[in-house]
Amino acid sequence: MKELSKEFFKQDTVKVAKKLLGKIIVIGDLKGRIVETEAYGKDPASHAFKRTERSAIMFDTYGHVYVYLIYGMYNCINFTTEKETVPGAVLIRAVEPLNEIELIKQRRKTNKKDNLCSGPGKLCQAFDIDKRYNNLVIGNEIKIYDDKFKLNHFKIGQSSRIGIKDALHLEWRFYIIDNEHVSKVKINQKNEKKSQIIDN
DNA sequence: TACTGGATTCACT
DNA sequence: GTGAATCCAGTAA
Repeated sequence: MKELSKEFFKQDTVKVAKKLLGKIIVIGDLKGRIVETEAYGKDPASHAFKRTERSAIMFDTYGHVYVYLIYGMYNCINFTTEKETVPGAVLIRAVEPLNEIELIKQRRKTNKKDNLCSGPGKLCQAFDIDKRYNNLVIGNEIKIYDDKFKLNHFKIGQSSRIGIKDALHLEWRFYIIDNEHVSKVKINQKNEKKSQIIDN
């Protein structure tokens, strides 16, 4: 498997989000396939909308790991994108775990395979990701590999797990729906259940 | 210094 | 479908 370099992330955020689908993320001994991503650019729902101490990494870097705590209990992992000076990041929303399943079941306190890493907070729990990974360069503790897209059947894209409320949310989300289809979903700002699949 | 609310998840109805 | 858990970044004063 070919390892992605930091330079891979120095391009359009939406393109990175789509290209990351099917890639393999390796953290320590754990491996997973990225099956859902979301592109965050300069829109008001994004930390990239305004530069703050926390979000500066999205403005100043590409190919870095951005981890933040949400709702006081869950971490979310992003990879920064675009050239320096252009803010952007891709949120990793879901992963298909590929090994250490028993360990992950323990960490997640569930036995259901589809419930192990099917959400940004869940996958951070499963892979033990927290703020100690924030600001690290991709390629060290966290590596991403190209994989010739050999998907097992893994349905994701849970349209019920939608709740951005009334935040203005214009960016794109990408799912692997099944073995063959990769879908680009346009988020409906008011009702995410009505979000539309744009292409395959 | 104090207050507000969130790129979520889970238990419960 | 609804509400609670939980903490800290961002903001206002």
